[in-house]
Amino acid sequence: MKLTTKGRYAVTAMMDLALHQSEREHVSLKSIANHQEISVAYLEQIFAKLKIGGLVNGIRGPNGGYRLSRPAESISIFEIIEAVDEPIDITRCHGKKDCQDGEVCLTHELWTDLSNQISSFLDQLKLGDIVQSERVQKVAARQSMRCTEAQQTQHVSFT
Amino acid sequence: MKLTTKGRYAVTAMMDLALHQSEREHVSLKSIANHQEISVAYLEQIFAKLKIGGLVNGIRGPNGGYRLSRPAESISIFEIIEAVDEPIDITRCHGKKDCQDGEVCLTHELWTDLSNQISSFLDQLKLGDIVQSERVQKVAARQSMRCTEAQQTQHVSFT
DNA sequence: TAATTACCAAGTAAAATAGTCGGAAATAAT
DNA sequence: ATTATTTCCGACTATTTTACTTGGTAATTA
Repeated sequence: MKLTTKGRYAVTAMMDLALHQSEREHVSLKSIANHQEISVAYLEQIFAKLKIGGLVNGIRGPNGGYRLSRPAESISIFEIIEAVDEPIDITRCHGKKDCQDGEVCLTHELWTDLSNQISSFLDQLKLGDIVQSERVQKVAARQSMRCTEAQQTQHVSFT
Repeated sequence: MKLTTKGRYAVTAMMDLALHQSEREHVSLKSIANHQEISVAYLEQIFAKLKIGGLVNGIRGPNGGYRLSRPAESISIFEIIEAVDEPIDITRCHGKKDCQDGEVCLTHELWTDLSNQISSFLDQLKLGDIVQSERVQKVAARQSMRCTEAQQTQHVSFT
């Protein structure tokens, strides 16, 4: 698992879907592109992967678009990021049966522990949890949101 | 905050330091380079940033090297990654006082919530916690570790 | 004095990211 | 039927980042 802007776009696009699919039948990439300030063509690539990952369903034609294939409560952030960013071999001893140097494996072991913790944390975070957070619901109700000082705080950027 | 291999190198190098600084007075980049299968010159770049971040102290000359500037228990994974990967502006409305479209801010707000959660999770994870995990201590005691099937499980890759 | 180490700056090749372009297929509205 | 709209698909490209190199200087120890 790795984290890039592509992953961020994927997550925010999925948030968009979760927020709007109750209003409209389908949410078009065009509308998401407007919200996220990203090109439709690039979103297409991302949604192709989300579709392969079984997270969304697409419908063509006018008034077409996408829907979540499952309830937002059952879709984890981990799944979304996994779907768009192909994984890479981390430890260089992945194929070998054993490492020459015990020290190499020790730090690799430690890294594995850590990455598993991060993965399982992101897997417990569900799309539904975030979209339905109290603060956001209030804001959505207000209907005309402004960028607040919240944006200035620490971010997890994806590249 | 962003996550790349550089961040992974930084974290594993810091693990190395935490593990070995009790044995030797200082841990050289050369020894870390051997463990991590990475060039000394590249490690130098990483440690330059770790030093600026106040996480390590360097000592020159023969038998020189690095030590953690603080106890491993007080150093968070977040701090390490922050030190080596310069942050990027995420939301494109960062400078503006308000967004034109409320929808943009809504997803930005949601993203901020999520990224804050990830950041604080990684900030609670301390270097000491990982190095002192029971399983790893046992392994370290055995002294000649092998790459086990643990390496095959899900990883968080940093690019 | 010689060896060893951190420290520093600048440059570079390869890889990944982020994005574009040109179309084809499906569907709905006219 | 035709047209507009949308997903879908493959290939291509610019930019950025990564990972690494080179060539040195400064401090410290043996």
